[in-house]
Amino acid sequence: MVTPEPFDLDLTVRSHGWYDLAPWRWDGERQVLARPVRLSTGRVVDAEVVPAPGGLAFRAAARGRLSAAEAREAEAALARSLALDEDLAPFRTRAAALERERTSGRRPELPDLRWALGRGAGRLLRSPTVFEDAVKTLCTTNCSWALTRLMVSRLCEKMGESGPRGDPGFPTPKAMAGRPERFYREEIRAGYRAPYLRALARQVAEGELDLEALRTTTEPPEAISKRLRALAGFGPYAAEHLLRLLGRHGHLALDSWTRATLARRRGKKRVPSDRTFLRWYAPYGEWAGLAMWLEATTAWHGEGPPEPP
DNA sequence: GCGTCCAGGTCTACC
DNA sequence: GGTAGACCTGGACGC
Repeated sequence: MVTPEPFDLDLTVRSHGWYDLAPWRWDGERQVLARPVRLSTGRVVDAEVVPAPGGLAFRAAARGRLSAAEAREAEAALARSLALDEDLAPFRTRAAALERERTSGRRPELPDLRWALGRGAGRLLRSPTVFEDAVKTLCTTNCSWALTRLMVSRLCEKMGESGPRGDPGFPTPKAMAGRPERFYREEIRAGYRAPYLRALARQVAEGELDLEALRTTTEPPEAISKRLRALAGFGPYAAEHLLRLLGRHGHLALDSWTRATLARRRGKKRVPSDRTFLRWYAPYGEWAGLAMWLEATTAWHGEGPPEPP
């Protein structure tokens, strides 16, 4: 698998929390990213990538013989998940220019992204399907990360089909649409999110909603955001977070964690207003959300000064 | 062991 | 358009 230059698997995998959610598996020591992937034929394969000379090595295992076309489909799913197709050159050009303004002292409010430019950060781990990203986004709202993990694990365990390893994959829209709201409350323990999850699955399963088309649409981000906000349970944060995973970085997708983390990083005693956050990253234009996210996650990658408690 | 708070928000009613 | 209050769960915390 050919990767863009520069590319760092660990940096992309740990770009946000998805690698920590089922059905992803990440072995940080061996640098192996793996998961079950459902193919268009309905077969579920176990696919994985590891760093290799010139890029990444891809491996897939299935019950029975895997055709070349099936292997290509699984490989494409992981390439898509690693955002290998995303062109970050415009972001890097702008970030380099702004970095010069920051270091010259003209714009001290800009984030220090030297590490990100040096290591090629900016690719965010996605799911093989936009549906999976949307469901997981709903599961991150108004709860702790521990609860998000629990809800997503239960979705996979109770409705996902397994690959040859036996680990359940992510459920299909059809599988999720077939369950009543009560199931999401009582079995998934999703609380008030239950009707949102079921409605989303039903709309996608019945063809009313084509989330996958959002990857390639030429619509402006505002139009996509408006469509996402029309979905039950998708407020400003959820819509902007999904836009981020679609490679649209003009919005900040501020949540309680990013607000608190950025305030701490910048030594603010109080969390600034959203207007202030918008001002800090406005020079990045259509890349404002990515610049913000990279600043917020600087410490995850062992960069920058140690964060105050 | 128990009660309270709140976390990677959203929706509705009301002004 | 702005805001208060309700909404599920489960982990952390204080007592």
